[in-house]
Amino acid sequence: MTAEKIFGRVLRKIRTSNNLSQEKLSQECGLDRSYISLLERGLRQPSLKTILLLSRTLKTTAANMVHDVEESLNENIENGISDKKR
Amino acid sequence: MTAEKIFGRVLRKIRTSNNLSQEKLSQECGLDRSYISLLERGLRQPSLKTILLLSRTLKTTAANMVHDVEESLNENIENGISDKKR
DNA sequence: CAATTTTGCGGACTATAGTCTGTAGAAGCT
DNA sequence: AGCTTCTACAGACTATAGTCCGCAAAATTG
Repeated sequence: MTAEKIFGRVLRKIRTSNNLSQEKLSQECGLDRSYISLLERGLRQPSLKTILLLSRTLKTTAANMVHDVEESLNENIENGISDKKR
Repeated sequence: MTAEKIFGRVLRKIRTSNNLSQEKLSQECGLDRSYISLLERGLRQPSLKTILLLSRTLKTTAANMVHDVEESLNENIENGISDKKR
């Protein structure tokens, strides 16, 4: 698993748990909706600024989101989870 | 203070505390030395992948580095620290 | 002090982040 | 069945991340 794919999952999970559509989120954080879509599908690598923007409107912290990414990243390394699993 | 300037300070602090030159760090993490320089001077915005790369060779976590950035960012907002101060 | 290491910074370049616009299809709702 | 909301995705675009060379000025160190 790549970092961007995991970030996409983390982002989507947090967004939906905040009951926001991609469009709502994009309006509130000032990013483009199509770009949010790319992020969630793991097709883009967010910059620090972008992570900060997203975390603020999603009522969490950038450190938290990055922590989730690193956690998943380490899990997958430790017990060799394939790309398909989960 | 911008996020990239704070990130630059955080990066430099961690790098020097690891007794690494910019060149050594660049060799170990695979990024260009001139780019490390740009990052430390706050002239570039690192991507998630870059933060992960740096944190690994600096024996810390990306979440930790991002946490430090957010902490400084919040301090500066709370009591209006000027750009010159420390 | 001289020698060495380290860093700032320049230009020119390639890769990718992020925008803007539109369309089609999925999923939900009545 | 319709209507609405949401999302995937495409193309074309601009901005910036990141590379690669070099050189000069700091800063270390002997």
